[in-house]
Amino acid sequence: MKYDPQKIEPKWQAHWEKEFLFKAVEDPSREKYYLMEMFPYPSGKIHMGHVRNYTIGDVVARYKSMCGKSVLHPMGWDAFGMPAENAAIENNTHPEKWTYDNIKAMKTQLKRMGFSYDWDRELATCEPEYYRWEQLVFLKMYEKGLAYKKRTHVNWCEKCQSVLANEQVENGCCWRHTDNEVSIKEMDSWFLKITAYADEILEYCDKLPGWPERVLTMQKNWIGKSHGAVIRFPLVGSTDVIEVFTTRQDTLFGATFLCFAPEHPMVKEMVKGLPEEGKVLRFIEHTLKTETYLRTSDFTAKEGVFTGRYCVNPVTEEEIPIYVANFVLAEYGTGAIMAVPTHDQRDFEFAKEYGLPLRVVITPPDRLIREETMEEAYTDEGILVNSGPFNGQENLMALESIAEYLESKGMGRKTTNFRIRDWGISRQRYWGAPIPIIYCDGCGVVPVPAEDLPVVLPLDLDMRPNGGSPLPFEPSFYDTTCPQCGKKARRETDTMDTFMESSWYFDRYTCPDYDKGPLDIEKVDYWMPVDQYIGGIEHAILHLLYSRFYTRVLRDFGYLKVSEPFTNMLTQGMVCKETEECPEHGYLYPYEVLEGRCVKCGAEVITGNTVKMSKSKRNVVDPQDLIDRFGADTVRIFCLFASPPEKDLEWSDQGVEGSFRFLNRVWRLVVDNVEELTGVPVYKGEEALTRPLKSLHRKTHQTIKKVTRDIEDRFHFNTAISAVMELVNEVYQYLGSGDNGGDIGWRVVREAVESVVLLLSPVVPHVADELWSMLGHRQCLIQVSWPSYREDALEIENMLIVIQVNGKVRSKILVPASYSREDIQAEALADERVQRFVEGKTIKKVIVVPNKLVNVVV
RNA sequence: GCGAGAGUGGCGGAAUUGGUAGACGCGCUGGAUUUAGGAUCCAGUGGGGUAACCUGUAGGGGUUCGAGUCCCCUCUCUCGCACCA
Repeated sequence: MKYDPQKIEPKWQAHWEKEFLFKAVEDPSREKYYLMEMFPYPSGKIHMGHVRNYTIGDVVARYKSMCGKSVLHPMGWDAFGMPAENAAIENNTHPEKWTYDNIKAMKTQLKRMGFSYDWDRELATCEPEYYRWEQLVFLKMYEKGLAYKKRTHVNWCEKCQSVLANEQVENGCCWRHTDNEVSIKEMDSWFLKITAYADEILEYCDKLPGWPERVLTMQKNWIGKSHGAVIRFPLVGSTDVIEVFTTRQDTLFGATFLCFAPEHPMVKEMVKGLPEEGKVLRFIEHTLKTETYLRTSDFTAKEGVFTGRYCVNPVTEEEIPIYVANFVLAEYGTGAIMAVPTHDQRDFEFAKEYGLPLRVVITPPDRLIREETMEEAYTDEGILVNSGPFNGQENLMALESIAEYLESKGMGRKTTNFRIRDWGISRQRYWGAPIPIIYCDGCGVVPVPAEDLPVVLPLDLDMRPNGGSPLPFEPSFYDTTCPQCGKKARRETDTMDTFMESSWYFDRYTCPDYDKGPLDIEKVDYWMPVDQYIGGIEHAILHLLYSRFYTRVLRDFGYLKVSEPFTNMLTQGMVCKETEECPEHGYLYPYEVLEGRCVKCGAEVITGNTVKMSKSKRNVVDPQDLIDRFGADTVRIFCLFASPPEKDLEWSDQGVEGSFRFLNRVWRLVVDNVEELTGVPVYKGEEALTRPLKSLHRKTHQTIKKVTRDIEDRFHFNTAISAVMELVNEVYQYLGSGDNGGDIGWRVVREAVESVVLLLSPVVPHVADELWSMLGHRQCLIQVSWPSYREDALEIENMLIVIQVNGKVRSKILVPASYSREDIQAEALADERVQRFVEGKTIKKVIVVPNKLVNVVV
């Protein structure tokens, strides 16, 4: 009988669908386990990035379920609508109308694409019931001051009718419409006060041992807590005071000018009517068009313009000029900085450019620096000079006392500052939960009363021709009456960021039918936190930070009890591939390229860098061909064998046949020996074994140990699979050796073969279940426990000792495992080859590493 | 630019705490088997050298009996940078 995946895969898929699929499983005989997606086997068309995602998540889920542990992996929460809306923006094609049928069709399509979707426990994030509770939580946040509205400056592309992130602006133009200059638009947006929880989230970073270190480091840097002071600079000719944040209050005596961010609200006010006004306004407009990271780059010229106004340095009482500068960011600190050109490189460059005065206030211990001869700022530690009462102190030691001094004189206060900004959740999109707010001319901002929730998306709308949100053009949606005064009012037409949905879906999954509030605290308390969360490394900051924030908000509202949503975290790398671009037709799919030329126009294709697969770059691979040829199991084992999951992978089909060959090898191992194997019971360690059998038995248990550790500790399926391959090779070697162990021999072989099937079952579920049933078992593998190894089976008789002379390997010897340190050393020095290298030299030292190695130093 | 990560044969990758570099697989070479094709099996495979041996983990320096692994510098690539989600 041949291994034919096309026959066995549908059979087992049907079986699982009937027995297990899409059911959360609770089994009192096991600790607790919970699988959001039981077997999302790759079938149908799948975007390549998701094969890896789903394969890994599914494999971990299967493994953990055999060990009795809970696991959750995200089920493509961003898949329910956003891709379609993005496609609409990019191509103006799909879909034409936002209708319920369309949305339903899209979901069906997604299911066909391999996004397993739990229809019985309807919980797509676009469902009205989900919106109801999300909107309720939002309103509660509004009530508590955790949600607020603020005016902001954003990059706006007319053609997309959408806001662009900084990185989406290329040379001042939109990334989708490279000919369209991006404009700066002022708009009102809703924000969530993630900063209120920044301290707690930061502190808990050190209490998450199950998270990858690099993710936590990135989050810590993102939050960016720093200690410093806010200093008040009175504005000359006014009662206004300018507040400045600094971490370097020790340099205050050297502050010789002050810079504002172009966005700072005080600037326009300050220059009104002055001769400088026109110049300042032009500079602001110009600067805002530059991408933020170019603005703050070390290589960008520091540009600025004098405002015509002065303020007073509170400690020196000098009047110092005020500038607007391109390198000052509105979002950080107070949006204004005190400039100390002698001790900050950016300030130094700026001062040189505009001829501003310098004053040294920190001097290095070993030399003198003078303003006239300085070529760069002095940013190291030193002794304070020109600093009034603080002269002679070490600058770092004086930080605290200067802050206290300022506080006592009313010139400022100590403070901590965070780099992280509040979370802007307003989106000018159709897809997303509407923000439940009504604007009334008389009453102002009025929240939608709880009993009127949910505010749902209207259906049967035409797509806007340019892709923007249709909601501001839909009177049936925005026309409403004020809940307070009853007069005509207008609904907020922005929707919420879909990161809102992804921030708590895992909580709602535990009680999707609950209708008395967002969450059934008993159920959430039983399941949460998630034992194992799996997601791409691209979510290391935003999604994972927002989830941690949202969980705390829900906790403080009494909806759940945990602070941290995910105990263990696996961030998988991305599947990458080089991009191909036609000068005429833009990015091309791989099948649109033939021999380096565009199939549409024949133009030579430009091969770009290897970047993560994405639909917008079209560097995606359709695994369907491979699945058709080799079956889903082969594609699964191949993907997992290619590299460890946290690493990025450059996609290549090369070697997929090797994986198919291996599965055939395992298949034949069972099929060719099925009678002998099923004729005997599994060896359980009762009888003494001959040498070759003992060695095979040992290998079996070594493999179980290794595979278990590789999966359990670090999800390194590639090494786990290679260990199983080694065991398979060893079984073949034993069978081919002609050693006739009789019944007992077959019993040991059966133990090895059954271990192979069990160890592979998370990776290749279809073929494993088929082989398992061939071996005479009734139970499906998902119900069988993970194998365990026995310590006594691992014992060895001999150990291999490597002998080095001066750190170079010169010989290897095999000694009994019972040998002591001294025995090993004596044996090593007596070795003939070692003798040769030692001859005529004096032995200085001999290092013996137990069970491993001897190094002779001569 | 800032933050994070990575760099090992022709290729994907392996190498607990510093202790045999290249496990496992692909590819390649030779052989066996087969009417042929496919499949399967056996042997070899970092580079140099007949060999002893030398050399080798992006490049340069350091610590150590011993460095792919630890420290410093340089280069290259990837991810994130807040409205792609």
